[in-house]
Amino acid sequence: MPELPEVETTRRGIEPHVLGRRVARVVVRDARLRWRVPKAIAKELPGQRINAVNRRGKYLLLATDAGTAILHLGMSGRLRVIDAEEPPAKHDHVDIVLDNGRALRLHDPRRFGAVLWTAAPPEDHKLLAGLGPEPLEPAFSPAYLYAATRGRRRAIRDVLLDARIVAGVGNIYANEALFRAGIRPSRPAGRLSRPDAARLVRGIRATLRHALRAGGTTFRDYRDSNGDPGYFQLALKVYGRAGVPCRACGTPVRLLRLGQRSAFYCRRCQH
DNA sequence: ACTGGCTCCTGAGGGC
DNA sequence: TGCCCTCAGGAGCCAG
Repeated sequence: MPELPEVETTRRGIEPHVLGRRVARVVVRDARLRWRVPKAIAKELPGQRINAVNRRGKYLLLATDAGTAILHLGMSGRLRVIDAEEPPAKHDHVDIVLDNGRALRLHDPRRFGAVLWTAAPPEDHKLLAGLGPEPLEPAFSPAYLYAATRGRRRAIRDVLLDARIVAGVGNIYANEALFRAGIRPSRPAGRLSRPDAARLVRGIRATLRHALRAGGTTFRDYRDSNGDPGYFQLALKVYGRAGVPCRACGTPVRLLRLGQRSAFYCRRCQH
């Protein structure tokens, strides 16, 4: 579900509710996420004030004086701010209960998400230390992408999914950005020209910004509990549209298997 | 150093 | 109605 726009939308949604609040307690109903939820979080987080709600790639970071809670939504995770007394539903695995009777509740059917704790600076954490630049920040430049793709034979779509190259781009937006840039997903990354790299950086930025404005592709407002869908799905150009006429030229969109994951492209608009 | 493949898990949807 | 198959927005990990 969540790529950068959805995680950032989540961050913005929860921030006003949790910033400056103290954690009353942490309830772990099922610790079996991607990694076992550490006991330390239920021990260290209560009593702490949440000083900041940050995002790095697809990771959400709740910063306190004692350490940082690292949250990841995996494929199916959602975070909502709810009344702490609300009875948990199936797959509501973790609550971070606040001092005002509300709670941050993690719902994650597939349990590919994560809730971790680190007392050290989060940027030093193993999962975050190797991340590439944020795609919406200046470090993710055409020159950077051009250099990062030299000598690589992997498909450019797969390179965009590699968080060490750029953090936060997932399969939907990789495909959408490649459409914008007019580049086929299967093109070996090393075959991008400098102008290609520049168009792709612009395509990624524009796609992510557009999706952010729409509140993500599948959901957007964490104060509402009705699972309100994001509106970007209405604007998808190729993702999930196999066989449907390309919005630009009418040629049916093609579906390609790259590795284990689907790629979508227009054979007329992308080369 | 790169690359491709596997893996974790549940649920939805299609074909029969 | 049920069963079986495939697929899903992630990404760490490992062998080659």
